[in-house]
Amino acid sequence: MNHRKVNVTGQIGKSDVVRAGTFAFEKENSFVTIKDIADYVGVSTATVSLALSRNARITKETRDKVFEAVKMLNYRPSTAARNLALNRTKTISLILPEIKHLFLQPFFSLSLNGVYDACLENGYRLQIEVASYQFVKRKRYLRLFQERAIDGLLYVGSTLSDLYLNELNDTGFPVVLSGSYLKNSRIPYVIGDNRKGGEIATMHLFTLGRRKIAHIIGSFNIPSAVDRFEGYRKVLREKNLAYSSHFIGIGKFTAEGGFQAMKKILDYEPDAVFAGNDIMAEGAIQAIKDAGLKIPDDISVCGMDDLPLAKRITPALTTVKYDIYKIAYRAARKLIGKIEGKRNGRSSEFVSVKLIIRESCGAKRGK
Amino acid sequence: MNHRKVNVTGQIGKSDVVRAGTFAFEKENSFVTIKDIADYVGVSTATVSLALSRNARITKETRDKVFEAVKMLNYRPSTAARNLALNRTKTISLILPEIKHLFLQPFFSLSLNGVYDACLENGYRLQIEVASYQFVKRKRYLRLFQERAIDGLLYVGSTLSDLYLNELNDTGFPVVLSGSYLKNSRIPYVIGDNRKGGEIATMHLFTLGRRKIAHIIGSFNIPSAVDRFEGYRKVLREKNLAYSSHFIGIGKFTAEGGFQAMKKILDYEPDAVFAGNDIMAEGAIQAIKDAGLKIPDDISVCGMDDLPLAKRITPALTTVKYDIYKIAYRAARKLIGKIEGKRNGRSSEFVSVKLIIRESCGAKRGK
DNA sequence: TTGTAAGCGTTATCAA
DNA sequence: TTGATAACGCTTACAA
Repeated sequence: MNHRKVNVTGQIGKSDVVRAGTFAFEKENSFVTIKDIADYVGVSTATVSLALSRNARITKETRDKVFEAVKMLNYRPSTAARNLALNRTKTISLILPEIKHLFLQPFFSLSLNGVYDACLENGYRLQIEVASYQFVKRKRYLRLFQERAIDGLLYVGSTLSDLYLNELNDTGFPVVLSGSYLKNSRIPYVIGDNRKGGEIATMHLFTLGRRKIAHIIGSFNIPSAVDRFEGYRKVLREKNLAYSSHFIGIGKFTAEGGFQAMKKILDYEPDAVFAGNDIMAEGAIQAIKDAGLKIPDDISVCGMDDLPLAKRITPALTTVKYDIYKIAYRAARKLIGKIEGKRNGRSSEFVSVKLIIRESCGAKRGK
Repeated sequence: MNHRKVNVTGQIGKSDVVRAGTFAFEKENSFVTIKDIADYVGVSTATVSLALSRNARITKETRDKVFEAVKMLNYRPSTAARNLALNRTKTISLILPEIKHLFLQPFFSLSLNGVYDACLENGYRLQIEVASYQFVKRKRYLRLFQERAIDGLLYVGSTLSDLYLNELNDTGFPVVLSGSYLKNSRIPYVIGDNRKGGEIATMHLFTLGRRKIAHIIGSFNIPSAVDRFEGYRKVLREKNLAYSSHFIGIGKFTAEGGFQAMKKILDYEPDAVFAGNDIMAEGAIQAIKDAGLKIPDDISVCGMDDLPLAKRITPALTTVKYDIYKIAYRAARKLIGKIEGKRNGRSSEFVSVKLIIRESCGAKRGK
């Protein structure tokens, strides 16, 4: 054969003369293009393109020849050229809030896992962005869209103040929120049933005879946290338990925050605490132990999320399972569905929650 | 002005007739292109392009007019078109090993933070890939390169068996390893001084009078873990301490693994343990406490990495600071340097380590 | 200092 | 069933 030699890396030893210069020189490190395939097979680039997309009107014979050539020359289409021609990138951006040690927080790291898996399954690339001050103020989110660098945007853990997302959504650009939502907004989201979770947790403590139930909320600025809080309040109301601000602490979603919040609450002698997440529960447990109190004998502790740590700590934490991975996975799938123009059911979705009984509340297992 | 109306989103109400079809129709949702700017200003697209890149040979006057038009029409260049013309993407891929709950591991989450920051500072986009079985066996890493989807590749936490990276590196494609390295490979890397860390930790325990020093290694398949182990062995050798396989546990980089490894080691009554990282140290501490032993009175525990948890646990963990964030940040910078053809010093870099004395070894502070 | 036009590597239209 | 060729939106060599 008089065809060019091909090496393992997919580059071929071309000897094309490059642009009309004074000196002709060898084009080094150039990539195999659709033109090379066309020449090799002896057809036009149009035919190659059609054959590659398995268009029915190309004979099996030429299609086979094309695929053979692709293999021989180790051809791969240029992403940029394809993106330009098709006006899409098969890439989505995952936007994350700007938080110190962001990925040390299970919520975000599990979300990332879920989004990644959904992308992989659908042939999308995943690009990461952090919603820094710059990102918001300089309207970088709009630039991503205007520069056509991505096909859609997934926001994990947005706060109530992220209203700028509406502007983006209103342009028709695909946006989906994961694990959060915006008030008065038409941006679709996927989220767990936080309110229900708060109810289940609080109700569990009530059922065990607890009447002085405290709550540690992550932040009043995060919708999902507020919903958990509202579930808690609902049970208090229904069961005619007194609500006291002394029983409410703000734990900033961290163990340290949970620890500090619990310390203050302990002055008012609660007999139970529903921590807004497992991490704050871990901190609260530390504070209770430090105060010389026994769990669950003196105080019951219930968490939420069911992170790996819930099993590991002592006592093992009773908590409400909140499947962060699944939420993110579904959100990413929803986004991709939007991008590809599929009508996929309701615009927003809820993922259900479930009580996981362990040792920190004093309930008998299997009950 | 008789120019087109522009809305906030950067789209303009065009009324261009699109391609010669039977019916002319309005092009909806089309983006502002460089042609629009050229028409608006009354110059050629070449001039606009040059003006935008602040080429000196364009008069300030026209340049100003161009920038004015850009603002008016809310123009943003098409990423795809630019990538195609310039044959680069300003995107790098971060490759991560396939590990369950990957980002719950501080090593990876801190690395991600470092890489992201370096990208942001240099105007690069960050794309995430997981080195799954498919990724390796199907040679997806080669495809990323061949499809010209990225300009370079950063691998965090490669293992000794990731030899396929050599193949990629040998093509001349920019590859850098962060926090790891390959034996007999010319791939540049940035890493902390693990061997030194192992030495410092073990030496610290020796200085405190400990003579039966155990070690928990993450895995014998990870270069950095092996190096930490070798630092440990070096001190044993130098101080004529007996080396016993009973004093070596494999902790799989997890708290649970550290717990199990320590439990077995305890049978042989060590008076100190150097855990290969803080997470395993946390597990080891749990095992020691469960055995009814006091830290540091009965057993000294020294970790490595200095993660946030080191401060938090009881007793506060003496450890070797290993700046994962910085390593990843530097590695990303090195990669970008390679991409942009800069000769930036030595091909590999070491980040120094440092002993952080807290309470778990029994040393006096400030000593 | 600016304009013309080629080139980047695809896809897609329309004619053959 | 296939081929020419325009189009995607930018950069750049070269001419004016």
